[in-house]
Amino acid sequence: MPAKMIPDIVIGRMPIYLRALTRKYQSGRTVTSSQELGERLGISAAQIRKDLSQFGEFGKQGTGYNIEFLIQKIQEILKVNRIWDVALIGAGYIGHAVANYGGFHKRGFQITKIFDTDPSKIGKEYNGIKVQDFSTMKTEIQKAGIQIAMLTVPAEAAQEVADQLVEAGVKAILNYAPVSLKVEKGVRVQHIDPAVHLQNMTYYLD
Amino acid sequence: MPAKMIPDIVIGRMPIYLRALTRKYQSGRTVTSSQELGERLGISAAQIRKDLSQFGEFGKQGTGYNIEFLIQKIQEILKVNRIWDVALIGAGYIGHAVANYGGFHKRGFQITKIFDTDPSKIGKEYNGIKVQDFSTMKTEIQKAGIQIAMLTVPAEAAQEVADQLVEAGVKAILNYAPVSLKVEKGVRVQHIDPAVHLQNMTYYLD
DNA sequence: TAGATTGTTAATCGATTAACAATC
DNA sequence: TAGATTGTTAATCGATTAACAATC
Repeated sequence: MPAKMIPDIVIGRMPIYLRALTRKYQSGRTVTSSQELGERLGISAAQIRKDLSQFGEFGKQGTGYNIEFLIQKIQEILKVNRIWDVALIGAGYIGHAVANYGGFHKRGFQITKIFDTDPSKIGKEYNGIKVQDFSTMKTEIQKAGIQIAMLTVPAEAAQEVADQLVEAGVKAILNYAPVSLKVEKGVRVQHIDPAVHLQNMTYYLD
Repeated sequence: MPAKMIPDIVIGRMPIYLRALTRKYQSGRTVTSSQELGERLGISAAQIRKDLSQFGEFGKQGTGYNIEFLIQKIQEILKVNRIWDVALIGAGYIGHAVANYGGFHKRGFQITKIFDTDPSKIGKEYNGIKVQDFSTMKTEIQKAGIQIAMLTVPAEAAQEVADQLVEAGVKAILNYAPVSLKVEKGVRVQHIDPAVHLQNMTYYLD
């Protein structure tokens, strides 16, 4: 148990800050302020300062935040100042797209294993990684000590695969299947479901 | 201005309820309760009842909610009791995967237009839809009166494309590019960024 | 120094939960 | 009827904002 419990909602904003700061850094800026960042993100300056102050004092009165330094600090906080191995389950269209996405590495992740049940896919290489037989998943993930998985299997299979992942020791699942997964405490799940996001916006349309 | 202002956070949970209810319905169930639904989703029964009561009285004391009826009501609330035309901008790996995803239609959406700048892609068909030249995007979207777009272009291009979409009359953007988009009031944006979701979970790993 | 911006406290605002009368 | 579950109110809890002393 950490000395100070930091709310999930604050943790959830940190990757957003990191992404914006990295972008600013790439554009050549060296310093920013809570106000500037807030305007960029549509978040109040007070909230950004409050969020950051949960983890330490990273700014300087009068001048603001050194971007490179703040990036480092947030990377440390989120533990992405390293590269996490990720297993990808499901080598369909979405799995293929995810496997070929080049942006993971510089944000702390690399896909090192891909699994599928389809014999026509097993043995093929996606972005240099061989698709392995799903039946070997559990032992392979255990052996490799992988803690993170991305799930791009059909909705019907998702819960069963998730159960196996948890048994294999996976502690974080990014689920692309359009179902709410149930997992034991101590395992984190995040959902990506484009239809859910779209339905969220249609309420406001006419 | 609606008579009663319903919080965004409540709207955000409605598609989740809808997804779970649809699944229950498909499995042959006809009735459910706030408690059962809550257990399934990891949400308190009280919150589900409170959320639903914002829109009307859909349940019966003693028995709970008729699933088919509640599905209909939520579809009406979210305005997905119709099919929305969606434009897809960017025909790379992700765009390709999204175009081929078969689950949109039964959830209220169909991709009717695809645009890209790459001459090697223009003219090709993705899931029966011809990829059109990006330079025609604005007029085509305007002509078709499309209000929803999915953005699967590189990060560098995303803001510029979003600006053009808004000029064309688009009111809802689902953005797959890893940047925070700035849009004028009255336009809704939702972000899908797998690295952000993953970074959110690594905080809790060790 | 004068101006700017942080980190933090207290006040406000909003969301969640607990409890229960109503009623199927 | 007896048991179950809703819709809603009031209480609690948590998150956001405003304000400002500290200080670069």
